Amino acid sequence: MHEIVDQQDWMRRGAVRHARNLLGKFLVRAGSSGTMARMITEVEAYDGERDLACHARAGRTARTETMYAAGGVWYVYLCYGVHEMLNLVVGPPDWPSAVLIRGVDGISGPGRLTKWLEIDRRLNGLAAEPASGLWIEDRGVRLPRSLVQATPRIGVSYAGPVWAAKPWRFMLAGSLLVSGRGRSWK
DNA sequence: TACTCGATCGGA
DNA sequence: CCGATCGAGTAA
Repeated sequence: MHEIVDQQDWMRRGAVRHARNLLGKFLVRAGSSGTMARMITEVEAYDGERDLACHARAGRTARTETMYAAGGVWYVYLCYGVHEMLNLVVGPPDWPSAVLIRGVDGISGPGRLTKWLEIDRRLNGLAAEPASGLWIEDRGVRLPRSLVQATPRIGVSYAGPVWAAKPWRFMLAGSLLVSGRGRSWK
């Protein structure tokens, strides 16, 4: 119980598989007001330059450089000039892929969760380990497959019909708290 | 250097 | 539905 997920694990396997597996894990934040841990309830996978919804679709740039790192570091960027978005980089080096943390127990929405957990771009590129103040723990929750629901990702219509339709958003089925404005995803 | 447009959210 | 708010990416 309460095992910190090892960086070796983040380097193996792809973003879609990691996204599913992150459901039920705990996001742990050691911040100015103590340590808080919440179960991850909603995520999205972004996988490689071929994925037209992924920031790395245009290749290596100053911003996407973090995504090319070996799995196990945080990728945090500013969205709409307002919201900090938290991603965990996964997979081997030079394959830009990450999992966007969209929701945790009691907090729905990627912008809200970073606000309440005091997460910003200062964490960009830092390891998902206690030393950085933000890490992932496996606390033994095992979710039945039937509880995991897959849908298309939110807000990525710019990616075109094929990539926007990929069912790479994973969430706990029946969860009352769902981000994306409750809209039917398009 | 001048644009455009977001992996969102809260309020009208 | 709309505005906030700013930096990355692109074109020039």
